[in-house]
Amino acid sequence: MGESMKGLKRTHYCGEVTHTGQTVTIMGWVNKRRDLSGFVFIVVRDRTGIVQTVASEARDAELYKIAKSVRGEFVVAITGEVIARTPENVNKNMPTGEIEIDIRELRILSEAEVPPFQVADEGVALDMRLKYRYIDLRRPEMQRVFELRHKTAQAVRGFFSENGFLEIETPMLLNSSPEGARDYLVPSRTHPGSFYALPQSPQQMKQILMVAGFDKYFQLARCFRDEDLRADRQPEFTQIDVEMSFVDEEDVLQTAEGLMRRVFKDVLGEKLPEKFPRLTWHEAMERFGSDKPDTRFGMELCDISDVVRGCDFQVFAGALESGGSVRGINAEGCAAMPRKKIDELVELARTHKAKGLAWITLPEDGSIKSTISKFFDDEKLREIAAKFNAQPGDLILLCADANKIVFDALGAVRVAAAKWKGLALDGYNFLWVTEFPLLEYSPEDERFIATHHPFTAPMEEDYHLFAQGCPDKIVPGEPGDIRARAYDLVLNGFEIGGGSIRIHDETTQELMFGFLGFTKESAKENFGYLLEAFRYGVPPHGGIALGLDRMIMIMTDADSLREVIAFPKVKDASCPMTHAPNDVPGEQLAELGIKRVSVADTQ
RNA sequence: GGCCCAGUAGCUCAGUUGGUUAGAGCGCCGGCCUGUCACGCCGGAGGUCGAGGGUUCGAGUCCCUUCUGGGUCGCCA
Repeated sequence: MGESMKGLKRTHYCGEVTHTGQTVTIMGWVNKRRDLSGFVFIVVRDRTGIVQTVASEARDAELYKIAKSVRGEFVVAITGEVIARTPENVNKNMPTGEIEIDIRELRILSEAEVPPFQVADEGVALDMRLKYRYIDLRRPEMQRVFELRHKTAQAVRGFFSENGFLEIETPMLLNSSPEGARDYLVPSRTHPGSFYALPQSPQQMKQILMVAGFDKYFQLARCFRDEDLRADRQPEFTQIDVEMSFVDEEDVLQTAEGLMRRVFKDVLGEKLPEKFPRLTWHEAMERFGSDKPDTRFGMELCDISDVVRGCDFQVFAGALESGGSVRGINAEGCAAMPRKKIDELVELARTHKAKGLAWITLPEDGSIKSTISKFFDDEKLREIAAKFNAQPGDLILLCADANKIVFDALGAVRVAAAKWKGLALDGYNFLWVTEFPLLEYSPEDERFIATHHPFTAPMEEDYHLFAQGCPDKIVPGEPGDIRARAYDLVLNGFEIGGGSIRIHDETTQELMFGFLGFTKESAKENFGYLLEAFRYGVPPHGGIALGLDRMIMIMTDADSLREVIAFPKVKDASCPMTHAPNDVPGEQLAELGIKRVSVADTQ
């Protein structure tokens, strides 16, 4: 058992001990013990940093003995004199390297077993780190991440408070709604057989807050989605949720830009531009094959359908005949890409449903080579290359298929090629993607689904199409012509936020529900409370939600969301530390009116 | 649900064509060392090679199944 800290009060954090000639008390974890004959050095760590302390046998044999018994990750309290190190003993790699603490009193507050890995270890496997997350989080890099995360939250709150927004909490226990991701369900004891749903986002709630007159709302909202994980997707995450009344797109976009400028200045000291560039969704797809393009580099898509029309190459001809296109990118300076890497890009294109990629290389010697030289003579190949402004040393990658597939495949290949080339992609590149399609046809569901959500307003310019019941014109798998008053905020190729101006009149909302396959009754059943609220005076409103975790991930240059969430889930949405989700006793289920059934029984 | 990758000491990894007793660094334990700071030196402990099955005279190595983790497509209004 550890000693009491009674009578001791921490006076300094380890990283703050810099001035000599004072008595200090520090408390923290033993980062390292170095045992020399006659001296023991104990390096103590807390969340601010590390400081070296020393006990000498000559001065205090009893203390020396205690110091020798200390082990890594013991929790200690040390009182001592801050003394200057002799010049030859200064450690320049340590912020506190010019001093050390001459120990007068050392208490072991808590002993520690040998940890499964060292706090200083690099490259420990993720599941190991997550199982012992409390040790992993002791690492200085992790401490920095959460310091930065806290500062970001503070900047967010500061910005909104100063701009007249109110932070209002919305319920975690909501009703389940059919649109969107799978809900996490929470059984109700008082209504056996019924369930609450955890919010995927406080969407309806914040719109009702607008009806309630809180015309500027924000919240750091926890959200839940029961879908499969990715490096940039966790089942539980935090979004900066914003809604405003009496606004149009411009107001929301400017508010979000202001927020980003504030956060990046306060937290990183970065000055962001006064106005973020904007691309329409159509333009983003045409130029970058992505609705969240990384525009820090070129290699833009180029449509060569007209150049190859009427060719003998069946893959191209077939794609064009069935209404698709032939497009490509110029992977500048990638002519030397090894065959194996090109094969990887082809594989990548295949995962996006493309049948493959054709390519043209322009070696430095001025020649031209291609996988499709059987169908195109050199002159034609050079004509194609000219469309891409290709120079010797470039590699052109071509894809022919339905537009959606071509965009997806080339969008992914473009990013992978830039990565292979090792382009230095520094900085923070914000941009808006606007004018998203309002509706998409979902072949699986055999109906239209809202690209954004069912409350997103159509653009006024396209309202006539909307009112006509335009969805008939939408080709399955292709987005429709009706554009939405929706916008996404993109940072370095990541979608970090999205929002829209909402529908606030009944007729439009009814039409929308109609397109989505809701009857009057089912719409009322699922969204009745929102529709009812709208009957009592709804202001025009719109908003945005920004992914706080993704922002932090980019700000800290992390490659996974798990690096910026204190206790994240692993691939199957479980937690290696708590072992959630877990089985519960039968009595607990019985109380909730839930019966254990096997999946086989339900089929 | 599909596909790809990984799994060897507490941690990070090496392990050749299937061949003797499976190694290294770090960590851990013991000893030595009067200024270390990635301390150093000497010694030591520590292995179900993820698990199960198969092929073989012989399997860490090959095959099958399975588990765990990662990536990705589907999915994520």
